[in-house]
Amino acid sequence: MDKKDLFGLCPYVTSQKILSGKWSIYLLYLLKDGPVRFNELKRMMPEEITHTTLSRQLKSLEEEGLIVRKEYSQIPPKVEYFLSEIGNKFDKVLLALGEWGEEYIEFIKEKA
Amino acid sequence: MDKKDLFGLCPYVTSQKILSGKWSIYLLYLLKDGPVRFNELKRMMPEEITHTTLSRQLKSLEEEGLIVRKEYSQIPPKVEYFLSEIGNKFDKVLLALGEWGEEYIEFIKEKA
DNA sequence: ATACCTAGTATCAAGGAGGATACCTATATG
DNA sequence: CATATAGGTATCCTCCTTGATACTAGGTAT
Repeated sequence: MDKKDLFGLCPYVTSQKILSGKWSIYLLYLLKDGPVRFNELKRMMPEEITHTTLSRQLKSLEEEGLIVRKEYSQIPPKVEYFLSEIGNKFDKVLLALGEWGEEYIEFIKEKA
Repeated sequence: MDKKDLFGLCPYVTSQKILSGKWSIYLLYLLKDGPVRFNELKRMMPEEITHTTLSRQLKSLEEEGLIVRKEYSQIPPKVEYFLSEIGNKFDKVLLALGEWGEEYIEFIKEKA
């Protein structure tokens, strides 16, 4: 293994990089049940996210191949985002992550 | 759900924050088989990581409760890191992440 | 005429994470 | 005396991400 850069070689390092965006996991979770429109997505997220940031996050997930952007030629515009094939396969990670996250939340509650 | 900050409420947002460190996933992977010493860990990682950064990453994972730091009173020092109980439960995520990562690596190879 | 709608982009400022370097501990060895 | 050892911390600098704001398009509703 090349120790310089393990991206594209080590599955963990590769995954890490994909998930590095502040909202990537949450976005993949929100998209798992089918196409969602841009503003719809924005309304499902915490208020702190701006549409600039959401736009950028979606763009990079698209460039990485996890999601697909479908634009309808309408006025006002309509754009839908949904998971690609490889994005869909992420569901098992989401499931494990969801379960672990619940346990972790319990853990920090007990500790407090 | 409080839309201001979902940390500690939504398992996905919570997990995202825990995994935000550049090396967190890889570190959890390296630690999954038992205690590892600091320099041992460093040698297993890509050369770009400095001991300063490794130290910080380990410290935050420790503060978040995922790993345990055990210090032996010796000269020269000996410090071992290993997964805590909740850190151990992360193994299912690692498994799913590892499999997905492999598939993703295949995916980008085909695309190129 | 004006305002609103969606889904953006362009630009700038702020913050934080990471990396580089220097320094620390106390002992053993050459 | 100098150096290596193991595992750190303190400080500074830089880059990247995020957030804030302003702007765009063309059609519809007031």
